[in-house]
Amino acid sequence: MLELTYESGTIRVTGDPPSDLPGVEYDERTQSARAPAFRYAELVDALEERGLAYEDRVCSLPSLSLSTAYDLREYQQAALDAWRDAGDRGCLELPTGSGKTVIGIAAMVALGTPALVVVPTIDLLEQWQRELQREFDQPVGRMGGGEQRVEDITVSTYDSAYLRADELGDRFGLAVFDEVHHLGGEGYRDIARLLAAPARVGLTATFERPDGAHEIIADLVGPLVQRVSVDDLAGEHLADYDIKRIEVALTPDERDRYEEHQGTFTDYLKQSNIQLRSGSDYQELVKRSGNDPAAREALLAKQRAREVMMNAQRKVDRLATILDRHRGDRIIVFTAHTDLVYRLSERFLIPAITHETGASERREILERFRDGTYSRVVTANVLDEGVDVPDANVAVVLSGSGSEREFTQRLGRILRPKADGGRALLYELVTEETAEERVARRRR
DNA sequence: ACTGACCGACAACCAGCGGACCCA
DNA sequence: TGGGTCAAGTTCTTGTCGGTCAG
Repeated sequence: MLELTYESGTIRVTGDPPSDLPGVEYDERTQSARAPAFRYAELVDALEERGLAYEDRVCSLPSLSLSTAYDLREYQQAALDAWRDAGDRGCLELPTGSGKTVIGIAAMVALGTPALVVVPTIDLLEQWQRELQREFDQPVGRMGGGEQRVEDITVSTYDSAYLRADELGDRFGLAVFDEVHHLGGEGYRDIARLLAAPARVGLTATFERPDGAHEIIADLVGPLVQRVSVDDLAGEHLADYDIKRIEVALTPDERDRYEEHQGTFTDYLKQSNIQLRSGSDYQELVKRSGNDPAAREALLAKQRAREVMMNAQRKVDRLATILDRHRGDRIIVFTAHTDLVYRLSERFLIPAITHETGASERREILERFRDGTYSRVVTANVLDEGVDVPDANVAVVLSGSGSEREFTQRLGRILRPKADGGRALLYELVTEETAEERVARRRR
């Protein structure tokens, strides 16, 4: 008789198992057969299929009777159904503001098993905790932000989950990964490896990763089983929107500096005969810069060129006219550099939020933005994800990366349906005849 | 309880023509 | 003359996060 037990992130199989069970390897050091915990469900399936007798001591979980007052919207129900059809495993891609939390809650209700929700930020930790507390008539545990309390329903940050997954891996039947794209990170992916939870769901607005790590996520959590785009929901559940690209020129002085730095960079590429086609080529260059001073110089020059184009003076001028035109609107301004945030903040007297902004000040600014005292906020990358930002209807992207993810998240900031049914508007300021045009193209 | 300093993790980071050399 | 290899001791910088610890 085989016996399965959970042991710090692995499933241990005792009783002389066949050597070809999925994921199972013989570990010389401990003289035992083990599989990584995330293959637990697969392992059980294989044993069943072959009719092998086994005793399952991996997790003995209580069954919870949960219910929710939420009524799922049509697309939310469809997403849940798709996930259930896929064997309670898989990822769902839905736009920011489409109610991903509600789907997570519905999944918990459907399975009625202890569940761990993993989130990237403290802000999200608190949001989930509040929701779950309100919805379910039982204690909600929390790991993160200075508290480590585990209950049958627990919300955790990725960091805390990473630290404790090996010890808690047998306590949950369902794992909910919010903003699941984070799970592709080198360290975070271990969380999903160490958990035995047979049921898993990943929620995100942007499943695919430029580094290809979504394939690892698909392996650990399950493949993408449902995709709902912004345009599917715009006009009904989300606001209609327009995107305006505005090209500005560099000043002659900026142009000189840009060409000089960009030249240094391209000269180096030419000289050393490097092909830059993909991210990995770029990584190659970064690697090289570790011991090749010329490569390092080239990278620094590229950085400076980027700074010049991202912080171009005429973008600031242009922002002035946009702010003028939208006097009555609620506006969020995004930049890539902290310096520029403070410059804009001083010039236009707009409250600024960067990573340097303390917790209390940040709370105060967002609170005043919410109640209407402030109608504008300027920020670097802080508000991209994982923060509950009050609604706005106009976003101005002064400078952004080529990242599709960043773009989607920023757009999501203005898409909550408007009370007056008005359209949301996103301005994208791009410097002409620079690499930024390419970058802007890449993100859509 | 809150704050600031520290640490580590994560993500984005993407040219526009076209060498030099050795060896089989 | 054509084809393979340059090249090594393992990684730029900036922005942001969470966890930890001291005060």
